[in-house]
Amino acid sequence: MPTIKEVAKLAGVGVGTVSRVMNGGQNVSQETMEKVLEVSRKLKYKPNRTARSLVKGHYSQPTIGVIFTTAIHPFFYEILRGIYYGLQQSHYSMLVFNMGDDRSNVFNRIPYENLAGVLNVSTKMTMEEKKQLKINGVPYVYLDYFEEDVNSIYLDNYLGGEMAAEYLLSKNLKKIAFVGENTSNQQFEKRFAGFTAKLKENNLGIACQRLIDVKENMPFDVYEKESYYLTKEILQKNDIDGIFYYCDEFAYGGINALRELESPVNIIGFDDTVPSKYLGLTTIRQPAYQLGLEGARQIMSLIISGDNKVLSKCIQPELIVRST
Amino acid sequence: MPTIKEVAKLAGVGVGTVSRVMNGGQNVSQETMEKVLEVSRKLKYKPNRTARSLVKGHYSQPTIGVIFTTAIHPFFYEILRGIYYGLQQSHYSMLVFNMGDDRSNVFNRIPYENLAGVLNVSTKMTMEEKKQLKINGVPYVYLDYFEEDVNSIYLDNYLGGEMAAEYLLSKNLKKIAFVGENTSNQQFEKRFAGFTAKLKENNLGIACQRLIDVKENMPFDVYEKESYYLTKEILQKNDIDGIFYYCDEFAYGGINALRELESPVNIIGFDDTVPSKYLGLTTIRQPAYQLGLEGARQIMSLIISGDNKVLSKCIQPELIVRST
DNA sequence: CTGAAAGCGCTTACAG
DNA sequence: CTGAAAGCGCTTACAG
Repeated sequence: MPTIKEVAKLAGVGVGTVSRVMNGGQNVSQETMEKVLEVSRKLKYKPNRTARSLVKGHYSQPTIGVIFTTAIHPFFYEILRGIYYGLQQSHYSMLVFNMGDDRSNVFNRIPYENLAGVLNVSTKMTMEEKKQLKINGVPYVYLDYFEEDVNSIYLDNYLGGEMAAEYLLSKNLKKIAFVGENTSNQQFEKRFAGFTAKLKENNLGIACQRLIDVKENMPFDVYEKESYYLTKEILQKNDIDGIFYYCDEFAYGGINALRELESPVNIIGFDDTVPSKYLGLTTIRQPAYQLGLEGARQIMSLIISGDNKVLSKCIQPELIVRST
Repeated sequence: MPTIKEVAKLAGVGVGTVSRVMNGGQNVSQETMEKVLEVSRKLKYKPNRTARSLVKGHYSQPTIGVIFTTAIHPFFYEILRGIYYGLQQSHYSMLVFNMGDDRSNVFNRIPYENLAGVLNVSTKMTMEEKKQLKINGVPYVYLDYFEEDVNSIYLDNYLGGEMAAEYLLSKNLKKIAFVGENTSNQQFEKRFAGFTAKLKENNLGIACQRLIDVKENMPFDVYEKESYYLTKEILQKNDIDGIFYYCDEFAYGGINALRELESPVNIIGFDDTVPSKYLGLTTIRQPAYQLGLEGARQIMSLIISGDNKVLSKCIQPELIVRST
């Protein structure tokens, strides 16, 4: 990166003159202006904004960094909406880190981004990452993930799993299938654990289990079709009377299969994503919007207080009974 | 804002020592450390990150600023998704400006935010705003808005309106109602103009027109109910055989009313928001995701080229015929 | 119209 | 372990 000095030297002028040119050219002769412009183009000179900010006393406004995982569930956009609204009252903007590159890259950038706080969604941070933030005095909170000693706003996934099982059980179903995804993460494990535990309480197990192969960076709706085929297969090869889908998108495919086969099987999803109400899907509602909202509030209060007090908040899922 | 100097003076040490303390406390005696920490707490001292960045040579990574209007249509999140994916390949993050405060505030911040480019969604910028960006060498593109001489990625709303009319006309309908919103903006006007023009071509006018009062900062789904009541009223008081809804959310309310009244009226929406396919709503599809994607690509190429070439792109709407 | 110089608020060898 | 000094890349009175 060329600096103002190099441009000045090459153009045969002082740095002050270059500066004037770069700032609109007031009090600079036409001739000088052109000379400087030419050199700066040749060198591809761009004024260093950090330096400019420093001298101008223009510090960037506080910004909240938001870190997502790469697998982009529609649910994330609900969270984002919540964060956006939560931040609306205040003067914070949000910087959404792009996890296209690997995560370590993102974390290395954080200290340089002038962040007032960080919202980490759906995953945990490593010790290293947390330390990095701590050193820089940047508070952080987890969204949709729980960890002891970290400010976490999270859903009670275990309870959610139990509730799904209870619903199916309340329908007096005995042969229950499960359609999940093949990634192992906290949310999945807890949800699954709650579900199986409740089944076991009633001396039942999972009659049939299928996992959908979820890849990173894929639009999420592609899995709907996969679930459709999977469900057809389950229905045709197994004697089943209920299905629990790990998330609503999977259930949508399931509904299609059910309708096509005119199957009376009862199903329940998880999340209550927007289309669910239109489809009449019974599901366990995860208030994603609220999660984002709470997260925004929490991080703002941490920033203001300068505190590190851990005030985690567990959000309760809710059974939404519709027609499935 | 206290500076390192003030802390040093009050603590009776050199600035270098304060700096060491603020950076983890290596090579500082326990005693000095505590003294400095106390003073810095008392003064609420926070190291100036801009200065730190300057000396460290750590400049914040290029970031794309995204500016939305305050009225938050679900459609915006689709655009956001597109932008996010578009930026994924690169190293750009996105800074979503929060329009909670007034717009001028946002624009005043832009120069200080170290932005590589700006994506302005659904509205135009003032001369002043454009000038501000130009002075700072920040390229910008409009998304979902067209203006001569500005890089615009936009939908052909006029054509969309025509297509909606054509569809209704193709069903041989003659008494067509329109449900819109009471805001006047480019998108609305063009869509409406295209619609009425096509109607007029067939010697028809709008038989009945209602506008929903859309307020800023309201979750958009509240209008679904409003449209439901509106539609019922239209159906009961007028002799109507077709309705064009300005956007799908309005049409959702319409579908409910239609079903309740067992009305055979044909309707068409606009946007093709996610739930529409599940509801079987016939609509004019607006590829919001693609809009965002193109926008991301365009701004990146402008940044790289350093060009100001105007390469606007008009995106075609698409008629999606479903069961309504 | 122009250049030399001071200064923005930090960090980091360097010498002690 | 500590302080004084140089320097990061700019901008802006100031004197000419």
